[in-house]
Amino acid sequence: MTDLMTQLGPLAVGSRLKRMSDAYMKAGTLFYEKAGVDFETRSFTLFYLLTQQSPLSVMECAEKLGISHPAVIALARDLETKGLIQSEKSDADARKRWLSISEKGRQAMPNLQKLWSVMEEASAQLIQSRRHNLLIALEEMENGLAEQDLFDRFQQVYKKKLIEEVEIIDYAPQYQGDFARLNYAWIEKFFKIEDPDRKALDAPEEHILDPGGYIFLARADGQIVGAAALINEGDGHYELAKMAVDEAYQGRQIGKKLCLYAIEQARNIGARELFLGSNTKLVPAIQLYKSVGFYQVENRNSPYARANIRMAIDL
Amino acid sequence: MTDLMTQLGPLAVGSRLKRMSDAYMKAGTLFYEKAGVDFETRSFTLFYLLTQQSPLSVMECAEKLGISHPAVIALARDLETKGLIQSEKSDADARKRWLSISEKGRQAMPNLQKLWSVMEEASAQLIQSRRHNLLIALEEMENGLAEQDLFDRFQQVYKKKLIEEVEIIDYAPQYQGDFARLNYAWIEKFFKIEDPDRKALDAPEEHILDPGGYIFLARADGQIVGAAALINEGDGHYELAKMAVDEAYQGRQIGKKLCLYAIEQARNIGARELFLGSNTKLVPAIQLYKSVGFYQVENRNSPYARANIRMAIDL
DNA sequence: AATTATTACGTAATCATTTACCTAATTATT
DNA sequence: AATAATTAGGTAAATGATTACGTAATAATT
Repeated sequence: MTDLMTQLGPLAVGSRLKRMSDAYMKAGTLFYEKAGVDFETRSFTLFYLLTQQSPLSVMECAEKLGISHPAVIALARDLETKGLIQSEKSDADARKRWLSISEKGRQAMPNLQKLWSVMEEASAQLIQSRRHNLLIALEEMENGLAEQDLFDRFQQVYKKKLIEEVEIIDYAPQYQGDFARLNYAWIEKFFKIEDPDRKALDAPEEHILDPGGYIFLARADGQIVGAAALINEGDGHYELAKMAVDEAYQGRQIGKKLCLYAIEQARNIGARELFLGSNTKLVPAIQLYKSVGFYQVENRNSPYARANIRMAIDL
Repeated sequence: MTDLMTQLGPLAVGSRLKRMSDAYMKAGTLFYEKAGVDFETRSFTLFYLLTQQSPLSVMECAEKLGISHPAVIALARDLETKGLIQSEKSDADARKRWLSISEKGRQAMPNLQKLWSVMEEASAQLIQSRRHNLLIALEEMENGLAEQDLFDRFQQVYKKKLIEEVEIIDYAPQYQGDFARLNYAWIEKFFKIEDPDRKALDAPEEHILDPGGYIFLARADGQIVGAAALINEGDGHYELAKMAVDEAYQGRQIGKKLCLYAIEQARNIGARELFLGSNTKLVPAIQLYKSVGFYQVENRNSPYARANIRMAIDL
């Protein structure tokens, strides 16, 4: 049992915390019982709060204790039947009920205080005799979680993992279908398929690779989810084209990865110029190109009707 | 809220642990949900256990996870309706049911594992970036509690506190009733009141103090719960007598405290000899006298019929 | 072989909370 | 002044676990 929990480490912290908490609650209850005091551990925080500050409304107690207001109502009911606290309707606000320590509660305090000081001492002894102090660790964790809650942290790491997981691979014939699918998708979404598109996508080997170009693909979860091509325009001029990312995988910086990979490849093959043609409608794409170092240059005539902006990058 | 909890320190550890545990559980559930996985945080440990070891019986799971077997049944039911695990009656033992990972569960594992590794990493990051490591603190606490559970620790400290709390005070006239009451009680319980008893108890000033003796009382919880007297036998000889402890307060080392106090007093006043008369029937009393340094000497004639043993101590 | 004790596990009852919802009172807005 | 929004706090239902108990199977003992 402990083996498993220890082995699970940070994954099972929740369960271990709960078990430790249960142990505390149970020991407290047992101790009150043994000492002949009719008092429940779970009522402790509310009762203690009211000894420090009376009166308080139900909602105020709930907020200060970090529990729901029905929980306060239940605890208050319990403490009230035991006579340790009392409650009365507020004069100023008929919705409100003021909870406060009763006379009997005040009389019970010295006795309870004695028990509390015992539990406090025993607990402190246990905690402080360790190298890592649970109390301080708890407080540090609470602070950490106040900065960013656990769910956010999960998501952040998740996103990072997803991004890291994407792999850029070189073209191979079996990927022609993916290459075509991904590009047809975005072109059809925003524009119209043009003749040069069809040629490049349906027969990439003939129209891109054989003339000295390159195609790269992004793989995630075992699927091809992104693509880009370097098209040889001769004389050391290359065009970055056919950039596409599966819609379901957008936001994972796949486009950026493809871009950077293509730029590096262009450098490796000693390209003199790398440019691209795009459309100002594609704001996020333009943004991406800028982020990796492309800048706008004068637009020249392009084989694509949709191209209204030309960008280049220094190699 | 945090203020109060922090202020309460070791007293509110239970509640704080619970809150932290809830935060973990909630974040986990949310994360699974967001990732589109139909899996509950609370089922995690059981599912994980079964991925490590299959098949296991219900009881084995309960024991390994440190939860009740009905809890395992509920979790297993949940996991089974989701198809992640399966169960079958044991052939060898018709009472037993074997739980094991199903094919679907095995297929779901890579996906789950991915999520787990994210949670693990995020959690580990949070924990390890603190000076006091919650995980290690938890483990140290678990070890500490395995040695001695919390309730025992409470009781131990409580007992120590109770013992410390007892106060030895000098006689004053208003305590005559207590002095008499405590002594009449034990004498009547084990023997018969004799004449010298009545004299000493009913008129201690005349029969003990005025002749140069002393009376000490033990006070706890604002009540007189024990008594002892030094009786001046003349010539530097003193008798330790009229030792009595309220039955309800026995076990708090009150007798020992009274004895030690009386011995010290005897030394202070330069007594030459300190002795006492008792009865071998009073085993715990004899034990006590021995523990503080009394040893048996030859029994001499005593004014008390019940005295069948005489003890003395070196001053 | 018969009886007793133990084990495995299922169900029911219980407990402590939380969420969801409701009502009534108060405050803000038009 | 009328209407809408917010707040206080109550109840009911749901959740998730535990304890208590029942039943049947198995093991141990006489």
